[in-house]
Amino acid sequence: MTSRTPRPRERGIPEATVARLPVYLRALQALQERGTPTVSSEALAEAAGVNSAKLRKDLSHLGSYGTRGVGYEVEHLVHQISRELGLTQDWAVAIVGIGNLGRALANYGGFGTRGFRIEALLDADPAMVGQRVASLEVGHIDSLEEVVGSRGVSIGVITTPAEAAQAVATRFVEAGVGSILNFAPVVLNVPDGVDVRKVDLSIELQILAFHAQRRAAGDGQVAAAPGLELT
Amino acid sequence: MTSRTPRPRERGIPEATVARLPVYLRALQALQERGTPTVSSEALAEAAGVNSAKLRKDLSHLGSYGTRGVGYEVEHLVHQISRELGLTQDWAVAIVGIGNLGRALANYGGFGTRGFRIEALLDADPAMVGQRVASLEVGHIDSLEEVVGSRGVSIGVITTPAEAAQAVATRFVEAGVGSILNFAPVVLNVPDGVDVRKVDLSIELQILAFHAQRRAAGDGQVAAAPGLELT
DNA sequence: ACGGGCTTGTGAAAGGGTGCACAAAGTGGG
DNA sequence: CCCACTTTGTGCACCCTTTCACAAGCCCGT
Repeated sequence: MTSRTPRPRERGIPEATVARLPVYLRALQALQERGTPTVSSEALAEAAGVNSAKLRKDLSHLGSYGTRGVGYEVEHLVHQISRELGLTQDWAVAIVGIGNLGRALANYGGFGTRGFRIEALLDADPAMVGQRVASLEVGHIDSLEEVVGSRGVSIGVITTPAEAAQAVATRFVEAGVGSILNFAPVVLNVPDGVDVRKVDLSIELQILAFHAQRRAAGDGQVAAAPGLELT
Repeated sequence: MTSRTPRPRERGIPEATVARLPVYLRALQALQERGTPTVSSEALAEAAGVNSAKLRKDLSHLGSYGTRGVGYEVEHLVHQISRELGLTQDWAVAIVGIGNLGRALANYGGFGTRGFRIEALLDADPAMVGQRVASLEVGHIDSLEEVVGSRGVSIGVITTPAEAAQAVATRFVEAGVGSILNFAPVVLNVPDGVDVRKVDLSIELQILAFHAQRRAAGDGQVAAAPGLELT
């Protein structure tokens, strides 16, 4: 590394840090509601379930918002993290696929306090179209492009069956949506620059199963764990 | 570091690899249904959305199941990964918190093909108890310990409101559940040895918002992206 | 039987993330 | 005003993960 690097990168926040900021934010908001004025890295780290050094390093990427000997001012930090995460503006969200999960998401009120506005619910099933879910009328998927354009949707949520997901993603992208949250169990193919995050229930369960098996195998005394058989 | 470490660990599969195995498994199962007999690392990597070298290294942790010059036998690999993930046995799952999300999960039939059996649905609301959801009768949360014990539940899913989650987690652990999948937006406190995975919708959205903001800021020409305002 | 052509398995290098430990910097009491 | 105490911000060493690049190994046509 050259010894001269005045600024590492314009606002280069590591991915791992970004992934933790929402956790810190939530903990801070809880403190805020309780009226706590300041918090130490130690206390906040505890609440967020991380190491305090890691927390300090994470926050240092946003700037020096702490006071040595005192800690961090809760209110100020909430504001800074919110700004950094882009929560000072509202993001319009469209959900495609109004099955059980889509409905659950639509009804999940406080999308992390605020910052997100569900603007549209779309489905391919004509029987679904026209129904009211979470005080929104379900539209037909054919109107996707129109809805994205007219309501300024910038985040798309996909809760369709696996088979439909790729097509929906492609349409989202073509319509100008740059951020996609995918609940369908498929790997989406999108052009560079489009941000896709995946939430996959069965993958999580399978990872749990792996560790559970590992535990059961290593354990002589199978505590309260059940029905384990050799293969 | 001492220079002597004969065996890294008995069957030490890296976490990052474990997290990808379910993705490979799904891709392989799709190939299997299409009747494909063998697949190259290149093709499988493409389907799984990863680099082929990474895929080969991942698979090499399970053993040498490929044939040079040919690829991997699909059927065989499906079996090996399933066994490694512990999917050759059935895991009993209990879901606590039968709101919108809990219902959605209960109705989400094929939990990654199979390997998981939803054995119980529990809720604290007396109005909920007794209802049938996904052909199971909702039980009262007071019966948690009894249900876990008698039905051999080893994986607990928490879809309660945030306030209730910690208490449920503690009861799960005390009842002998070693694996918890938490959908409630709180950091769970559990003893060592208990495995908790978190799925948090609003965190995912916030991460997307961060990148979306970043994109919008860096972009001179805001392609089809909408309503962006300076702060 | 042998050589050309693929594809795996893996050393080695590079990159990113984590956590320790401590200097720097602030507070408050005497 | 100074000193003891607290807490932040960060240099550094370690570890995990990713990626490249290539030798080793296997198949098939001749």
